[in-house]
Amino acid sequence: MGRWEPDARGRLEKAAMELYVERGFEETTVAEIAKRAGLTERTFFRHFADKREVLFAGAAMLHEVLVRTVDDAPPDLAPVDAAMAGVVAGGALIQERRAFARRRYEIIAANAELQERELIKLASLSAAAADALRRRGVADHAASLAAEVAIAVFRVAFERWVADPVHLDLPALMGASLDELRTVTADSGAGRPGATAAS
Amino acid sequence: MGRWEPDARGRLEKAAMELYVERGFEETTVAEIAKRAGLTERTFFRHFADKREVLFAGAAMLHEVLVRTVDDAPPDLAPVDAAMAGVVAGGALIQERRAFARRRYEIIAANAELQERELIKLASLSAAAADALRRRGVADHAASLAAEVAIAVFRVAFERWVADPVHLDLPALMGASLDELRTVTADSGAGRPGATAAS
DNA sequence: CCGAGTGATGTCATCTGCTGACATCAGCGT
DNA sequence: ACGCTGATGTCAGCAGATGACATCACTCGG
Repeated sequence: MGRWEPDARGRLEKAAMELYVERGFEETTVAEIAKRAGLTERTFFRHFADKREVLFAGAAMLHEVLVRTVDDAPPDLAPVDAAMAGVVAGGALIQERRAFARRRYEIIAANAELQERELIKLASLSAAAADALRRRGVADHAASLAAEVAIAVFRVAFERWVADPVHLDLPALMGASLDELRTVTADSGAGRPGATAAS
Repeated sequence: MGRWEPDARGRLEKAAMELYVERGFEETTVAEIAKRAGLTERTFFRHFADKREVLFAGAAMLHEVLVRTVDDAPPDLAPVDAAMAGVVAGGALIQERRAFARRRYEIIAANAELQERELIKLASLSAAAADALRRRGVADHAASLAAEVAIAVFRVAFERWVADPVHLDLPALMGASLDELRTVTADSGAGRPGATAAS
C-alpha cells in the first residue's frame, strides 16, 4: 500500500467537477477542491496549471485523435474533407462521453473565463488541424482556412447537439452543418465554382 | 482647473500600453501602471474590469461598425456577403490605426491570457454578426455559419496583414481570403452546388 | 539489510489580481 | 451657503498562483 491514497489527480478532477456543478466555478475555491480530494492546495497546482485546466485536461485526447485522423486520411481527399474527417472523429469521441460532455458544457457555458479557455483550446485544435493539412501538401492559407471551416462546423454542430436532446448523432449533425455551410458560402451567382464578387 | 489631471482613463491606457511593450504583459503590475499614470491601483480597476481589458476596450467601436454595416447592407445581399461587408468595414477601421494595431498584436501574440481574451472578443463579434443576419431574415444556423465564416476570413486575413509588411490593404486581403475559402470549401466533385459527401 | 536517491506530497511565505467599504473633496445646482 | 454627485484615495482582505524547502515511503545497488 502506498504512502498516499492512489490517483490523486483523479480525485482532484472528481472533486472539482462535483464542486463546480454544486456551487458554480467562481464560487468554488481551490482549497475546497483540495480538501474534498484529501490533498492540499499546493498539490492541486502540481497537477493542474490553473483552476480552469481541470475541465480541459481531457482535451488532449481529442487533439490527438483529430490529428491522427487527418494524417491517416486518404491522400486524395480534399482539404476540407480531410479536416472534417478529423473533427468528425473527435465528435464520435465526445459522443461516447455524452453525459460528461453535457455536464462540462453547462459549467463552461455559465462562466466567461471558462469560455475563453474553451476557445483557445479550439483555436489550438484548428492550428493543429491546419498543420496536419500542410503535412499533406495543402498550401499554407488554404490549410488554415480549411481547418477554420472544419472547426466552425464542429462548434456549430456541437451547440446544436447539446441544445437538442433529440439529435443524438453528433457526427451526422456535423455533416449536415457542413452541407449547410457550403450552401451558405456558395457564391450567390450559383453554379460558378471558383468565381466570386467580394465587392 | 479640475481637482485631478484630466483623462484618467486615457493616461491609464497609455501607461499600460507603454509598460506592456517595455517589459511585457505578465511582468507589468497594475500598481506600476497606476503609478505611471499618477493614480492608484484601485482607480485602474474602476476604469478597466481587469488588467487585460485595457487592450480590448477599443474593440467596442469595431463591434458597432460591424453590426451597423450588416444592418445597413442591401437586403438582397447574400448572408455571407453581408457578413463580409461587416468585417471588411471593421478591417478598414483597423487599417486606419495601423501602427497601433500592430503594436497591440505583438503584445497579444506574446501572451496566452491575452489570446484567450482576443478569441472571446472575436467570438462575441461573430455572435453579433449572426444576430444582425437573423435580423435580415437569415435562418438560425445559416446565420451562425455565415458569421463564423466571415470571422474566420477576418482572422486569417488579419494575420496575413500583420505578418506581411507588403500587404497594406486589409480589406483587399479579406476579399482574397474569402475567394480562397470558397475555392477550398467547394465540393470536391465541383460544379454540383449544394451536394456533398461528408463521409 | 542498509543507505542513497527519487518522487509525490506537505508546509510556509509571498506576490499579485481583484473587490468591498468607507473617506475625501471639487464642482454644480438650487 | 448647502447638500448632492462623481471621481478619486485609503485600507483591509480574499483567492489564485508560485518558489523554496521539508518529509517520508518506496526502490535499487551494494
